[in-house]
This record gives sequence, structure tokens and C-alpha cells, in this order.
Amino acid sequence: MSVRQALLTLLEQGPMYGYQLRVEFESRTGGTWPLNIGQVYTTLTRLERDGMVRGDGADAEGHIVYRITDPGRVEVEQWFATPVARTQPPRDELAIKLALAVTAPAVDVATVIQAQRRATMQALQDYTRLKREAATGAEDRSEMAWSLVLDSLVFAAEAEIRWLDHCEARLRRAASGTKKATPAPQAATPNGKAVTR
Amino acid sequence: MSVRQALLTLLEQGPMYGYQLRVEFESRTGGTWPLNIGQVYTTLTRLERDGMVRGDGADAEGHIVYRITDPGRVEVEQWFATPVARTQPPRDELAIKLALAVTAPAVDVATVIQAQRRATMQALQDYTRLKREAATGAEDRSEMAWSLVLDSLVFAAEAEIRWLDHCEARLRRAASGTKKATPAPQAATPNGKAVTR
DNA sequence: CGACACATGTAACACGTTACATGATTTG
DNA sequence: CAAATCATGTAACGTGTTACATGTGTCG
Repeated sequence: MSVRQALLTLLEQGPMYGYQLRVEFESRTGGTWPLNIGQVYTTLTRLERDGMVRGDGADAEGHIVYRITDPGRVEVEQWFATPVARTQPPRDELAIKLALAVTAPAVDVATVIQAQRRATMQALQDYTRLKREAATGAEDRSEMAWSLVLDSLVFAAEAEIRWLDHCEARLRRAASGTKKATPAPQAATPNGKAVTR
Repeated sequence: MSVRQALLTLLEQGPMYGYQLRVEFESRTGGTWPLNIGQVYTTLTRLERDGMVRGDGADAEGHIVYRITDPGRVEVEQWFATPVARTQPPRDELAIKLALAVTAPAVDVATVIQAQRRATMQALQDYTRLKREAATGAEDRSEMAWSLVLDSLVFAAEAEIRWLDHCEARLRRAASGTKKATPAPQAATPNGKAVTR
């Protein structure tokens, strides 16, 4: 649910046609999130249906140019005025994977963590290399945007590594604690949700 | 694409029926990502179609119990053996929003950043409160999972705040630099992708 | 008895990806 | 001329959400 607003925001800066919207979106995000061209057209169709844009007939070069409408401008304004809610964050595949791994007897959590850390550190290195290559100064606004996106990927990857380390430590502690103090403590189910199996 | 594997992983720990799967999933993730019951049934249908599970007829209580098959076990194994790829990370709404905000003349980026930081810090406080409340010791494996998920939310929120601060600083620097050296520099479009407007 | 949890589904819709079809223009 | 890029779409499918329909069991 962010492609819609992204296209609207681009259209607020001037009328554009579908293909152009994809190019602009990817230039601002450095191709981090490739935008499928098919989705651009279907989204434009929905936006037009909802009265957010108007697709005028062909322009001089024959392109179907879309313009934002007043309701569209309102939606953009509201999008920027509303912070991204963390009340229901998008499902995090890694967190789900580890959460299930610690409860699955057939899975060795330590191995999963190590493999993931290797992959994430590799990604981090790639980002760093990209930053070095793109460090021409970021004069352009579009380059500034792409640079900030890159930084966000770096921050997220670093947090992920920190979390993986943290998980490792907690699991080590829990393992040693279990062996010492609670060989088979018959854990209670305080909230009534029994571990049905 | 993680609900499918999550359900499979739960079924590897024993046969269950639809409703039960949702309860187990939510108990392990502490309700962080509520799992729609409708999706459970449709996913189970697809899993059965793909030969990953078999839905035996009703059990003693009349529940339609699903069992994992050998191909299903293989898929689980592969899921855990494969690190989550960061090559095409899920679209990050906040990063997209800020990337577009810095290129949109009609948007005040500083305001957007401040509003977001307030919201994220609020979420962080909520997480901390939840951690205190749930800090009974995490003896249960399911409580351990939920606790790790909570930590992952905390780490992500902290990274987000750090990134917001970082963006603010970079934008301040860019602004002061612009005012000094480039009052109206008629920015070039080096790659030929003109800022068509 | 009425509300609530348990339990299983279906339908409609939004969003997203992949693949296919089609044609114009540009460039080596 | 062949290949790549530009440009606009459609179809099929997977995934996810919301809402609706339907019935049982339990508990105050």
C-alpha cells in the first residue's frame, strides 16, 4: 500500500505517463525496490477510478499523460502527515523464522542464526561498496534520496545483526540455565493458551 | 510468503487443525502479526493441493486435522537452511516516504521526520512496557519466542530512530551547503533522466 | 438465555509478481 | 538489420485483508 501514494506523490510534481513514473520511482530509490511496470498501469487505473488522477488523452509524443486531481493532492498531504504506524508492522520473515525455530525440535537455531548473519553481513558489505561508488557528493535531490535509502538499508542490516547476536546470547544463557536449574520444569501456561500437542 | 512455511513448521511439530494453527502461531509471536483465520484455511487448501500436507477427515472431536508430508518436511528444512535474502527486501514504506519527500517541493521533510520520530518513540515505549510486563522469566519455549520477537521490534525501532536522526543531520548539512554555494544552481541531469516538469 | 469462544468455511477485493503480446524508436 | 530501449497494456496467479454465513459448546 505504498506504491499508490508514491505514484501520487510523483504526479504532484508534474504530469507524467506510466513508463516515466517507473523510471522516476527507481531513480529516487536507486532500484532498491524495482517497480513492476504492469503494476504501474493497474495502479493508475485504480487511481483514476478513485478520482485521484485523470488520464488525459495522448500528448504531443503520443504518451498517455496522467495529472493529479485535488482529491489526489489531499491524499498525498495526508500520507505525509500520518506517520507510518508500528501498531501492525509488516510481517518480518526473519523474526517469524527464528520464533518458530526456537520452538521446533527438529531445527538447530544456532545454525540458522549463523547462516543468516553471514548473509546479512554480506549484504552490509555490498551496501558499503555501493555507498563508496555513489559518493560523488549527492548534489542532485534524486541522488540524495537514493543515498538516504541506502543508509536506511545499512541501519536495518546493522540492527538485524545486533538482534541475531542478542538471540544467540539469550539462547546460550537459556540452554545453560535449563541444564543447571530446570531439567524438566513442566512450564505453566499462565494465559490459558495451552501448548496443545 | 512466510505464512505458508510458518504453518508447515507448526505442522512438523504435530498434526493440527486450522483454528489451532492460528492460536499456536499467535502465541509464539505474541499476537504481533495477527493471522487471519480465513487465510489459514486457504493456505491449508493450497498446501494440500501442492502435496505438502494431507487433511485427514475429522478426528474424535470432529476437527479436520492436517498432517505434514515428506515433501512438506523438505520444504521446511529448506526454508530454515536458506537465509532471508536481502537482495530484494520488502518495500519499506517509511524509506519510500522520506525518499520521495526530499524530492517533493510541496513537502516539509523536517516535519515528516519529527512526526515519525514521535510515533516510533511511542512504539518503543510500548514495547518496553510489554517487555516489563512479560518478564516473568521466559521459561516456556513459546514465551521465549515471543520475547525474541519483541526484541526484534525494539531493535528495528531503535534503528529507525537512528536513521531519522541521521536523515535530519544530512538534510541540515545539505541545506546550509546549498545556501552558501548554490543559491539556484540549475541542477544538471547527468543521466539524461530529466526531472520532467 | 445471551454473550462469547470455538470452528470451518466462502466471496470480494486489493496488492503484487511473472509472463505474454504488441508495436515504435533508437542505436550499434 | 538486429538488438535494445521505450511504451502500453492484459492474463494468470499468489498472497493478504475484510466481511459474511453458519453452527457448536460453554459459562455467567
